[in-house]
Amino acid sequence: MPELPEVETTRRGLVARVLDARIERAIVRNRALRWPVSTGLEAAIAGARIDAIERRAKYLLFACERRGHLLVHLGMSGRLWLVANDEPPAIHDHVDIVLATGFSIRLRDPRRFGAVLWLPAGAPVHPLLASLGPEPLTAAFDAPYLYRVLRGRSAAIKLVLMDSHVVAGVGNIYANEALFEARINPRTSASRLGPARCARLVEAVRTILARAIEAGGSSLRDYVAADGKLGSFQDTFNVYGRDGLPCVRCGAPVRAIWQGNRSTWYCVRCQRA
DNA sequence: ACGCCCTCCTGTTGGC
DNA sequence: TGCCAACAGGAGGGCG
Repeated sequence: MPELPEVETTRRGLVARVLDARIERAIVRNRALRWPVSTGLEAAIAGARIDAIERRAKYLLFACERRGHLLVHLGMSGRLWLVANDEPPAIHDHVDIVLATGFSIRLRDPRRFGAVLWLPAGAPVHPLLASLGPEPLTAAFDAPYLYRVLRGRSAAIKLVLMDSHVVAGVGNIYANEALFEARINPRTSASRLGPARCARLVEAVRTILARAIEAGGSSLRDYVAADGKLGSFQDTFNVYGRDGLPCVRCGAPVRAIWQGNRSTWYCVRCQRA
């Protein structure tokens, strides 16, 4: 699924094309996503102007005038892009936001782990958003913060880094790549990272995410940007998916292990501890 | 509160 | 070629 860089790339592509556009109507072909798409969604957004498109963690938030926000999460297999209004839907094209510009924002999500929720203005902050950790590319995510949080966590650093309550938006690809960048073993207990390694990890997460956004994200299977273009960060993976290949830094083999039902890759020499 | 495991769903890939 | 198991970018929920 799209992680932070893919969602951010999607956001930027949409901002360039649909900001200030008027929503004519919504078409929901399948309401059975991660949570049911509310039956009131169509009426809630019909006729509204898209005033802003924001991102929090891996959530996209479309500001619909004073009415509220349309929240979209892409799950594991979601993509959100623009099609002409008369483009016929394919299987798994569950939602269209039909715009007055002649284009529609289309959501395709074969696995249906994604979400489309309506957040009315004035409602309390949605629980999904309320408990998120800081954005990794803001000043709130710094070494003292990370050190403070990790002290109380005995689980493996890779798993903690992927916990959105610790830091928002870091998924499997970028957790692997950031730990390589910071030369930290993914199995190391988070509580064993001192201030210096926390500082390195903060910088690594920022660097990797910024580079990935520059590259338009990573396209492995499903992901495309709002304009249909593929990302290219997958071409510069240092460890992700590189089981048995030589480390680009030292030549030692990259090893694959399992952590929490997810794949992890790391260099057996560069990331010894 | 935390750690660990399971779950939702479909498509693709690789081994036999 | 076909069948089947394993695996895939997420993350909430239940349990101990």
